[in-house]
Amino acid sequence: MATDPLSLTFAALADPTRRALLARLAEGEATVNELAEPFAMSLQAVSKHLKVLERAGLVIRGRAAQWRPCTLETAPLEEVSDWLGRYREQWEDRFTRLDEELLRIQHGTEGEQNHE
Amino acid sequence: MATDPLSLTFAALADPTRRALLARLAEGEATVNELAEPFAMSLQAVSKHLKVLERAGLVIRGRAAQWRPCTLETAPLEEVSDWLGRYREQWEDRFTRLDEELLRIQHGTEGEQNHE
DNA sequence: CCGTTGTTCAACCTCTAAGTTGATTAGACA
DNA sequence: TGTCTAATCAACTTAGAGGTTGAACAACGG
Repeated sequence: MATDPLSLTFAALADPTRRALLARLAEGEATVNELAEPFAMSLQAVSKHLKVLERAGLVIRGRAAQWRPCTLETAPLEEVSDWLGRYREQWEDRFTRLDEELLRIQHGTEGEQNHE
Repeated sequence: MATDPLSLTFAALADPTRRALLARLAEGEATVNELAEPFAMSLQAVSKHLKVLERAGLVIRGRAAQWRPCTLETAPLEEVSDWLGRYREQWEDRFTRLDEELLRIQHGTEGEQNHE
């Protein structure tokens, strides 16, 4: 697997279990046991998922007695958002063209050339 | 690997080669040979990458004689953007808290306790 | 000190991703 | 027809993901 930050982030997000873990953490800090509770898989499997998220920088694990409270870190998500930004123009253009097309059809002028 | 749409998209994006292919396609349609040209790997490998992108719905392949022109499809990127949206508030909050922290420091009150 | 709880480590299995090379299909064109 | 080009298919290798179970470690509570 690629080890650059963006690839690590995308790879971490490419799993429904891990996205569910992030969704849970968005509501606040949680321990591994708390995070594992809703899932059918073993605690160790969830621990591995958390390690993947940690490597991507999406989760930070603290220490409090025998617990390892996990917290969400959104910085990598901002990187994803920035990356997406380069393509946003592209899909907005698509909608613009679609809207214009719909307007032409509504006005019964779909054979005409659009001006402005 | 998970096969839900969002997982397929994230997995497709978790590779620098594939992201480079998308970047090239953002500039316009291209054939497999054109797309493969900048890379050190074999044509077949690039063809496989394109198949991954196609499965995620990020690329559409047409047919023109013996060429298979590839075009970019941004719809899955919008899905990613929507998914990210749920966390945007979170990281904006983080900046807000950071700003408040900086203000406290500026005002020389950084020794005070925060009550959560 | 001992047992319990929370968590990780280690070894293992299975499946698939990502690359290779070589053969094959499909269309253009002499 | 035969041959060139574009692209895929097929078989294979290597490495890693994602799951399991069982052992180990760390910290608390009796």
